[in-house]
Amino acid sequence: MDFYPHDVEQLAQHFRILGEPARLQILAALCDQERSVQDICQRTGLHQANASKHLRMMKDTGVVACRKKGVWHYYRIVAPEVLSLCLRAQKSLKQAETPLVPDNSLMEIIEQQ
Amino acid sequence: MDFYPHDVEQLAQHFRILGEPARLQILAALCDQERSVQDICQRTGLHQANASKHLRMMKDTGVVACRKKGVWHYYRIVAPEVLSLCLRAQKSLKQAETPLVPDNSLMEIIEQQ
DNA sequence: ATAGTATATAACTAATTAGCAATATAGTCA
DNA sequence: TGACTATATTGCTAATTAGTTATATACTAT
Repeated sequence: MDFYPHDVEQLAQHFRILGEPARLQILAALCDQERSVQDICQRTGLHQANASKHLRMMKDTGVVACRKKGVWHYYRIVAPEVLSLCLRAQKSLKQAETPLVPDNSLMEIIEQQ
Repeated sequence: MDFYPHDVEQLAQHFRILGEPARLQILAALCDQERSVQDICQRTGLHQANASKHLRMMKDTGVVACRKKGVWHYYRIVAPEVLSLCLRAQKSLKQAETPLVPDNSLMEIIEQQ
């Protein structure tokens, strides 16, 4: 495994988006449909200004996009990979809770890709 | 998609580890074998103290582990999921560069899992 | 025009942390 | 022991950012 400098920056930026509970909850709220900021706030418990800031960040990195209908701004996920990553990571963490992954299976993982 | 509070914290913590170029480079250096801190520093260009701090963080969240042999500390990846996540994310980002993912394929992604 | 609502932005504080230099710790070897 | 090396830790600065409050912007309805 090896990274080009630009790739590693971009990769890190996307993971950084996922590295915050509030944003994971926003993604969970958007996983099956677009939603207004109000709706997102109610579902996540985030304050409006805070949610707005997270959404701005997620929009800037290309994870969500926004459709405006009158006063309402409907956000949706436009990088569905992130959902896939979340589900994968969640599954791995759950599995790792009890048995613990053997140390020697790295190359298998690499070669599977 | 929905998260339990504990899950979302743990998920975010793991993604946070991946949200930093220096740590991605460390993972790349460790992807196929354990390596000493010296070795890691040479391959990544990180200063020793800085690498040591990143490794500490990665060890604390259970992504790497350390074997001590005399003066040398050999670090290895013990959560191979993270490699899988990196490769997946990298592939998705590369694919997204040109064609751009359609907005309506979210449920497919969810249901595939 | 005015009031009310949805969202975005600004200003601020507190917390985190990346990077660096200096120092401490620990093992090796002469 | 003392010199040397590998790693960890500490103390510092600068940058980022999460959360909050207050305010601005934009649309709607009366």
